[in-house]
Parts: sequence; structure tokens; C-alpha cells
Amino acid sequence: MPDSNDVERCGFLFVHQDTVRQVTEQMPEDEKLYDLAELFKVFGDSTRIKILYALFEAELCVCDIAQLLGLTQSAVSHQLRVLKSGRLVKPRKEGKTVFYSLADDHVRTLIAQGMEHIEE
Amino acid sequence: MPDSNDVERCGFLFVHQDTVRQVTEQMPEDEKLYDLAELFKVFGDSTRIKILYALFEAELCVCDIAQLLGLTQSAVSHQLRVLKSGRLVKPRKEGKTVFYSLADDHVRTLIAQGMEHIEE
DNA sequence: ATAATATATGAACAATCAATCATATGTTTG
DNA sequence: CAAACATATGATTGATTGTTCATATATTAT
Repeated sequence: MPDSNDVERCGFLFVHQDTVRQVTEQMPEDEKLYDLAELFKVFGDSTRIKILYALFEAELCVCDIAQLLGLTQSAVSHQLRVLKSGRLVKPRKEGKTVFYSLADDHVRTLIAQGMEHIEE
Repeated sequence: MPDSNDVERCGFLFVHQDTVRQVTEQMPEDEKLYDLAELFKVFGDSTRIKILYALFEAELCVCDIAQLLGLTQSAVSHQLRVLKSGRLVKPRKEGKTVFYSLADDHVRTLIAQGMEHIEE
């Protein structure tokens, strides 16, 4: 029987205060959860995934990527902007050309982990 | 100077046929890339991220999650449906109550990796 | 059987987003 | 300087998405 500290709703929640406290305590702050969702959102588009995969093997310029994936230059540029603001790719300017490469190894790791889940 | 096999566009692409071949060869099939994007899309919402975090510590029923996160039962149910179809959570029915828990460890790993990227 | 409870589902609406088109910026070449 | 080229950006549009509200389904209790 729940004691006076317990708020009984749907028969379960708050029946075990310690579990609730544990869940609440380990929950990161809202802003972090929001940022995390934003990060995954960047991965959540097949065009951007393709661009990242293309950059797995080589540094490529915008035009290269567009040709390789059969996309318009504009579409690629817009998506690179998203990837860049998520710090997943980084640009290197060389004259009028801009080469993009993966920003760090988290990109590879995350995609690899995702693939594992898909393929299991 | 590019040889006859090279198609010169924007000055770079197809200048090095081997790089292009390498990029093309390691690129997974379109359907897999699409599925991968779909998976990340599931992680790409702060409500769903919150639900997953709540399930890190404990198996919870729909009503528990709703109360814990200050959401309506309907909203939670709709999102659990998305998480379930992405095989990120699994239900366990007990009478009229349905308890949800994380489907496997990829969820934890992926979120942990994402957090690393956010926090660096 | 009826009421109460927990969850699921369908329709509707506002918000977000990716692609497109047109154009701007910036760099090199003649 | 003007033309050509690589990339970036802004506006628009069709499509997708998360929440809400109302209701349906399923299980338990009276």
C-alpha cells in the first residue's frame, strides 16, 4: 500500500519513489537533450547520410559530391551547411574551390553503430 | 593533364578515377542508406530522446512516462509507436498496462556517442 | 453486463524541412 | 576590368511531422 508520499496514478508511478528519483536524477538537462536530438536530426536525412558516406573515403569539393550523388550544387551546398553547423564536416578553402571532409571520428562511429542496428 | 578516361568537371571530379571508384564501391545500397536515415530520424526528436533516457534506468508504463515527462498519454503513445517501429523499445503487456523497455544496447551506445559529440 | 482504467489510433492543424530556382559572393583567368 | 567558374544564400513550395482532441480497443472490477 502506498504511503502518504506516494502519488498513485495509473497504479504504478510514484509507487516506488526511489526509481522515480533515479530516473529524474540521471536525466540530463533539457538543453542537452534538445541539442542531442538536433544532432541526430542532422543524421536523419538520406541525402546527408550519402554525403557523409562519400566523405568516408576522400575529401571532396561541393561539385564532386553533387556529381557523385546526382544532386544539384545548390542542394548539396544547403545540406553541407547543415552538416557544418552540426560540426560533422569541415571545409577547407583552396582558391574558388571548397573541399569538405569529416570533422571527427564520432561521425564514423555513430554511423557504424547505426548500421549495426539496421543490419542485426 | 587528365587522360581520355577522365571526365573533367569542376576541375577535380573524375581526375582520380581510383578515388571515385573507392567512394562509389564502399557506398551502401540506397535502401540501406534510407533505412539508416530513418533510424536517426527516430532519435531526432527531443520527446523521444527523453523517453529513451527515462527507460535507461527503469522499465516504465505509458502513464508513468507521461507523468514523468509532463506529456499527455496520447503524445507518449504516439511516440512509443515510432520508437517501437524503429525497434528501439519493446513492450511487455501486463493486464491493461503496457511496460516499455529499451530494445537493445545499441540505443545506449548511440545516445552515449551522440552525447560525446555534443559535449566535446 | 456496466463502469472504470490503460493504451492505441485516426483526423486535423501548425510547424519544420528539403529541393528548386534565381541570384549573390568570391576567386581566377583572359 | 570583364567573363567564367565554384560556392553560398534567400524565397518559395510541397511534403513530412509532432501535438491535440476525440474516440476506439482491451482489460479489470463492481
